Amino acid sequence: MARPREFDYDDVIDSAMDLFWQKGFCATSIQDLVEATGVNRGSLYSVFGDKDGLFTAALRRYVERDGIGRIIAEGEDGPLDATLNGIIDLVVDAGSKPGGAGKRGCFLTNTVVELGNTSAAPSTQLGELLVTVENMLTERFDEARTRGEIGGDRDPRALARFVIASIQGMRVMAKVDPGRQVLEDIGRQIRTHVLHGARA
Amino acid sequence: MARPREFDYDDVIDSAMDLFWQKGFCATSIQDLVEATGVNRGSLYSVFGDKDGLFTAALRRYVERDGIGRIIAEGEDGPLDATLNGIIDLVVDAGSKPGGAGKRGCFLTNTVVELGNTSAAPSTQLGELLVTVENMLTERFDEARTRGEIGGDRDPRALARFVIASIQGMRVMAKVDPGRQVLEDIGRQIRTHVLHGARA
DNA sequence: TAAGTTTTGGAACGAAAATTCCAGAATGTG
DNA sequence: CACATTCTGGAATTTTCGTTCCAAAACTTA
Repeated sequence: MARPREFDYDDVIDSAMDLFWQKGFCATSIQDLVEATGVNRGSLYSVFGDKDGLFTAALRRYVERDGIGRIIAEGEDGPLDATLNGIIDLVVDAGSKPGGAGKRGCFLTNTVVELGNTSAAPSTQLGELLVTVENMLTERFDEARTRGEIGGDRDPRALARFVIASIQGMRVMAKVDPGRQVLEDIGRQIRTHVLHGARA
Repeated sequence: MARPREFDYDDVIDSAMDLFWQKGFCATSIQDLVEATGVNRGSLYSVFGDKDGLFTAALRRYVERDGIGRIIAEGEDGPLDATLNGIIDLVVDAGSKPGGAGKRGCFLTNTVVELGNTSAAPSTQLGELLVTVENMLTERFDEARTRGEIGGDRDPRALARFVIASIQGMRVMAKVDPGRQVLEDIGRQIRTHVLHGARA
């Protein structure tokens, strides 16, 4: 009944997500988005309303598809050290790549740091997501404790909170390209504390 | 021999630091800085060169005065656990305050996330600043090791890197306002690993 | 007081920002 | 084929950005 769109809605969001993820909200201009998506200004505005609308769409896409919870869920029903190594190695590898793909960090973390205390933040969303991840990790640690993989006197929830924070810290550090050795040092300390640490 | 300045150099940097800390580099305009510092455009430019210069000065001021580096420096020749507690308590307290003061996070962390993977001028010194803190902490851990406060088989530099990353993670977490208990859990794990952890 | 030097305030500039607008192109339906 | 409707491309608009420039002001020294 009318002229059809010449672009794919999901492709546009994916491209926008990549850009916002890499550059942040403020540093990404509409012109950048026009060039990256190949879609004209007018079309972008008619579909997404404004820059905020496109950004929130991209952020939502990230939460659904590329969130950190995925990584943890993949290691279910395996030994704890394998899961832990998987998580840490992933962050180390991503942060060690010189190209810059790993230096994007976590899109959600980046967003909260950039917009958390300025605009109407999606920080409530982030809080919920982090709690979800925390619960998943807590469950894994609890199981590992009953299986004797970690000491019976450890605190699963505190350990989960610790790992989440430390991983976030690693992803922040990775942004300044500190070299693989630095990330490996950090990862080794995290791993050691979780698997062979003292009661806390 | 000439007209004297009507503003105090240090006051200007302090005001600029507060603004940049709260809003970030990109979201802070020269106009904002003019209004916050009470100093005219021309004077700002003649003294600091450009926006990057003022930002760099503010960041350096933060690292010297308000970052964990100050606590590390102050704790010199004291017991390690006191220094460690000082660092952790600072982050827990700041992150637990319900107002906006705690949600500023760490100026250095914010800057790393915002500018870490860009080619912006201030990003070049981020690595150096982090390495400076790392070196200070490494030295403290090394002394603590010779004094028997931590095991002789611990790796001072790896521990320093670990603490820095974990603290960064805590400060990111604090932006989501997760509650004091979460931050205390994380801090306790960090302290336990450093003081009573296994070799790594 | 006069000369010399630096700061000050604010206008002015060019670039880039976000957003709006519209004439023409492209499609489905009658 | 023509009408209605939607999309497209890009020019146009309006702010706002970072930065520059300069005449007037203010102070020190001689």
